[in-house]
Amino acid sequence: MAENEKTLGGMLREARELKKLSLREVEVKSGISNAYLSQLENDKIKKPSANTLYKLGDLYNITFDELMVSAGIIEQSSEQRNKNVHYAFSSDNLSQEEEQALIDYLKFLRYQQKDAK
Amino acid sequence: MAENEKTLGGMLREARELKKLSLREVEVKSGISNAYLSQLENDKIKKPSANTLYKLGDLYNITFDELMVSAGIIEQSSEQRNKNVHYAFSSDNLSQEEEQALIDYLKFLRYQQKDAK
DNA sequence: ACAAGTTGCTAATTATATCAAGCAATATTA
DNA sequence: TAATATTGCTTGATATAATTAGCAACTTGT
Repeated sequence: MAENEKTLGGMLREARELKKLSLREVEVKSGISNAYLSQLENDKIKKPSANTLYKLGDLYNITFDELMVSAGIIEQSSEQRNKNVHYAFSSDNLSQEEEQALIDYLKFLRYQQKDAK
Repeated sequence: MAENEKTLGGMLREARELKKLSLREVEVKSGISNAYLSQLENDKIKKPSANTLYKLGDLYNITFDELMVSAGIIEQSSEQRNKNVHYAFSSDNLSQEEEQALIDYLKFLRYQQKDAK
């Protein structure tokens, strides 16, 4: 239950694309070679170092724990789940306008949901 | 700054001795070879895997962050780091569907932004 | 159409984490 | 004292993380 379908590679690729960065841009920002990044995103690496995982989590604003979970290193505990904030949204990920737009959109979503019920 | 006097090896050895365990006992409990444990405690390993670090932290009841810090992987605890980042949305806050909808909407926003440029 | 750049990727190589075997020193017990 | 475990450790072998160099498919600009 609560099977985390997302692989490590899948998460990393999704996060990178969300930021609209190429592998070579991430290489510059993280110091990790684009070749290796490609392997990571295609799930060809089984046990990345804590270093690597940390750098990418930092860059993509994914919590380290979340990466550890999808890398199969730890299992999601409810304790951690409470602490976890979702990787997709963080303050340096979003411009003011985007943040406001998303908040508005969230309100809209919930407004709809309420009606549907 | 914030020189952490303690090395990774130092911490691991101290923790093990506190529990009065031999390297071979830790080997059995953790699945990490005593040879490698010895190298770890003597600071001969530069970048242990997230796996290894996690297992030992678990066994010794050392927080993972603490080990990461003494391994030189992070400077401050990631707990601290997470506080520095203001997250607009937490996972407690969002259902899976909402999350996905917001991600899609964010992609849409950025697609527009790109054209405007 | 062509040149120049960008993209993600792979094969080959290097670096290093990790393990298996065994050694010397100390502890234990007969 | 001798025999036997138990200790931490080193060396050599293996697995795999991570890099360098380069290739083919696309874009972009001229």
